[in-house]
Amino acid sequence: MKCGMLKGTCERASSSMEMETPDRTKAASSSTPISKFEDSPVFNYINNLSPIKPVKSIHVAHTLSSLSFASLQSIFTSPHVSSLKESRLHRRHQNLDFSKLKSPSRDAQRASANERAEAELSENFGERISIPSTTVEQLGEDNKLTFELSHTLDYECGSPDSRTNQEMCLGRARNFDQQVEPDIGNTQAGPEGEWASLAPDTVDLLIFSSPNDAEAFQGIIQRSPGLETGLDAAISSSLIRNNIAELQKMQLLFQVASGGHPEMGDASESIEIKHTREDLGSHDLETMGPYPCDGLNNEAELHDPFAEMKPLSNFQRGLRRRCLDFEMVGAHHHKSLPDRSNSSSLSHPEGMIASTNLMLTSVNSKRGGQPSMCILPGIGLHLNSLASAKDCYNVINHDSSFSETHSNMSCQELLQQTVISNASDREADESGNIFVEDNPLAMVLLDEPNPNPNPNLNPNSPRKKRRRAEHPGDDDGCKRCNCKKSKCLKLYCECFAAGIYCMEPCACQDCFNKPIHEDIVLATRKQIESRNPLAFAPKVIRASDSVTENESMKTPVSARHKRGCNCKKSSCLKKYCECYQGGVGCSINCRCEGCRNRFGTKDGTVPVAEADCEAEDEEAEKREKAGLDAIPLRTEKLKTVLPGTPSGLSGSLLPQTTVPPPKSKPLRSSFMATVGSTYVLNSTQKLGKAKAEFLLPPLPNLEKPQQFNAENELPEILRGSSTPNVNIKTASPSSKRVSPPHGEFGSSPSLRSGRRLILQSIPSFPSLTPQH
DNA sequence: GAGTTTGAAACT
DNA sequence: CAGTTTCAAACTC
Repeated sequence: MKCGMLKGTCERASSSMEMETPDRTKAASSSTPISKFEDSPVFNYINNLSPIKPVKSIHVAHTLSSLSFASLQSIFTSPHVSSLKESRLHRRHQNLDFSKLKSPSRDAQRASANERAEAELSENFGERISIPSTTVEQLGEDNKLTFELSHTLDYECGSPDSRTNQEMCLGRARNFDQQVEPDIGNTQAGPEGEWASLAPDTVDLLIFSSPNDAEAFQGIIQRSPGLETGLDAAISSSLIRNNIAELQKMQLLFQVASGGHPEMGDASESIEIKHTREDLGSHDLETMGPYPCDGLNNEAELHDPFAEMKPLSNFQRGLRRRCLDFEMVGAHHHKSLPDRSNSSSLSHPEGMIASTNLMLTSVNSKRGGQPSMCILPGIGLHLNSLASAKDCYNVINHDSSFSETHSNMSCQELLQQTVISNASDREADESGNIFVEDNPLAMVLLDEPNPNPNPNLNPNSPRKKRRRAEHPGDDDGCKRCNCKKSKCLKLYCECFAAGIYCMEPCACQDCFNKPIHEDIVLATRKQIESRNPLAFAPKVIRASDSVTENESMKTPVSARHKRGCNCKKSSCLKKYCECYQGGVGCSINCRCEGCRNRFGTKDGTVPVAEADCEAEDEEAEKREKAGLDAIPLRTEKLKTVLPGTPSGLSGSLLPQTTVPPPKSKPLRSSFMATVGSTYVLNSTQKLGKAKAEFLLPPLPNLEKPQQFNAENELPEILRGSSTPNVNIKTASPSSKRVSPPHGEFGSSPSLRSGRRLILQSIPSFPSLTPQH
């Protein structure tokens, strides 16, 4: 088999093949003497024997030279990037870097061939060869390629031809030429047709080349029939669920692949696919291509197969694009799949990962509690983003029955909200890129099989994006930075502080917070973290983000500003106040003056006049009368929610009950006690150091991720308030604090569950710092 | 949209 | 650690 040939040989073969392909196409299309000659059995035999094909056209020779100088990657780059370039699918591959790598060879081909179909065909053809060779020889080195291959496979999955070809190729990958011949005809028909016909070969090759891939892919391929016929979202969704294992495999592969290429992925793919699915109607078929199989192929590719892959690739790619993959950076060092796959065993110093995994675990309960690796990178989101994300929530709801999905949907909602908030502005920036992908959390969301088959629910659709963007008030959480002097490399920059790259919507100047400056960003971030390990920690801990806006206004108590504000003039009544901005009440950590935070003053009182919720205010007043601060009230609510299922994390950490819980409730044993104590202490405690003590989230450089104790898991408010006891202090900001067991929490099972929920719901801040 | 206010972040 | 400066968001007009 040609795959077995030496790398150099393979390259040459690829080049020659590429060169040859156009000619072959021509030959096939025109009955010239040459073509006749080629068609002769002898010629075919020779072709099969020799990896080096005779160069038939001079202009092709140029291509060869150019190709010969091109890097392996450029040569081996996924064919679909180019082939689909003019198709609807082209948007999937937004990876600029990748395309750049390819561009030289591609351009050369075009320059020489001057015929798009030919060039594409040659690329595709070349890739067939290159794929196996790459896999065989560089297996493990260029995982990226593997991932690309997986995509390629996706394309093929839906094609009826793919199966046929697959069968052909399974036994004999050698017959490129034989398969090429038919392809030539298709090529003339159109790029898509050409691609569709070509794809099968690649699939086969992939299967052979990579055992792992083969496994994962085969399942997908086997499903192709269903895809072909089904083509509806329901099927795709079911497929997704059914192929979780395969997806996981893919994920692993991708993880490895993605490790070294921050920019490699285009997050847009999954989204694009989803869009297609939404739009998938008869009209799509019309545009698919001249060949019926093309249409099917495209659909299948776009929908099911990719949908399956989507969660993985999407998430990963999304991370790359939007999120500062600081974890990834660290992860790059260890490419072993097990490390990444096993969240619990992650050697990553950053506790956030662990916490995130937990959260995701709950979210992805359907996956058997197996935390998805994808989750890890998704952490680069500022908690505030989540909090603010709720602003966008309503929009989402309007769009669809999105909210219809289960109780644990709330978590998804949260994620989506976040995604929306972060991405709403940038939808158009890069052709076809969907903002959702940009958001790590969004990725997480995507990663979770969406039970809701309704494509309309897909928040990723362009339509939805548009809608969201149209909602002016909704993008409170979606705002981008406007930095002018900080280069978006300081915490002044909201984007940078949130661990995300600046995007088009940003009005920043001289921005360095972009993927292209990843190194700088990482270095800067690391520097800042070294100075303050919690610099990138969420500023506000919210017990629940899934509440509606109205509710969110009420919330606060359950959440607290971690470090506390320092307001002097705003009375914590304006967004200048971080606490207020975060929708949380001030805490003892605040050094504010004249605090009138409507969400709760640092004294633990809620200004009645300013409180939005009258009922709440009344309750607060009652509580105050009873000797309890207003905060406990909210805490009670929170508590009521806590016992909920893990899925409830989603939503419902926020007090949704309008009825005040019985005051007799031993809340104190749990949150209440904590909170109350906090406020009580508050008067006397203005701690400077207290900050660190109450910092909630798992610290970035968590040394003992597994040591989650109640406090670690609890929102700062709870923890901080749990007891004035300073024992809560963390050993170091970066490490989780080891706090003495709180009998209150420990004694209550319900509380435990609540703790868990809280922990899960609390995104740990993204630690960009690579492993220390 | 420009200018002011504000408080966090950064610096000394 | 405290004071000062820088910065960008929030706010006002």
